[in-house]
Amino acid sequence: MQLKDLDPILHSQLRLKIVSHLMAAESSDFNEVKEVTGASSGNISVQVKKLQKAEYIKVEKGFKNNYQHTALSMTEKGTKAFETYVEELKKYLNL
Amino acid sequence: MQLKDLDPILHSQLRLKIVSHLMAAESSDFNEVKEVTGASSGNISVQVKKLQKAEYIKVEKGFKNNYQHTALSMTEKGTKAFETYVEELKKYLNL
DNA sequence: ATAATTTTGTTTATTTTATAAACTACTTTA
DNA sequence: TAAAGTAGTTTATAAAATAAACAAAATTAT
Repeated sequence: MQLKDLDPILHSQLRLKIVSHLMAAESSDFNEVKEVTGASSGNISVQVKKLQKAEYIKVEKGFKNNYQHTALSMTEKGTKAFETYVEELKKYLNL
Repeated sequence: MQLKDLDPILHSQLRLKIVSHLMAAESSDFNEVKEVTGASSGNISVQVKKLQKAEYIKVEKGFKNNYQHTALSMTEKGTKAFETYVEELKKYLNL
């Protein structure tokens, strides 16, 4: 039973936390992600950019209460990738 | 809902394949791992060593048909770590 | 008014990790 | 006995994660 490779975009500690949060929350922002992950801004910035480049999440920059504000949400592609990842992972975990 | 960090020993593409295989097979060897993972000997050697150092797997070196032979199996600690990993991961995946 | 602090990030440098290439040692086969 | 195969290990390279340093605007304190 040859196990397939897991999607490397998703199989990362921090990116999985981010995506897991966005899947549950439907939509969120940079700060909320910072809170729920406990990661540094720098690390989040880098990982968000990777998720965006892969077109797994949508990044909308704007303003909120005079401060810059970055809204984050899953794309269709990201949602599907996550679901595929979950299905593949189940085989690893015997679920 | 703050997600806990996943066990970094297990949250690795190749090591997870190895452990997943050993969990299912009860016991195995270097070659079988090479076949089911499709990874290079070098990579497997390194990752097996990490799993051994963490005391997640038992590595028994001996001989079989005149050739050196490395038997691999889960330890109690490794089995528990895997089960904990699965439980934690379920929270990420909403399972 | 302006200096210090806070918010919300990005860029860059460092550390860690994964991977494969090169090597070792022994066995079998031609 | 030379070439090829088995079963790995060691080491060098490539990729990834992380944090430190930086930036730019907003707010608060003096």
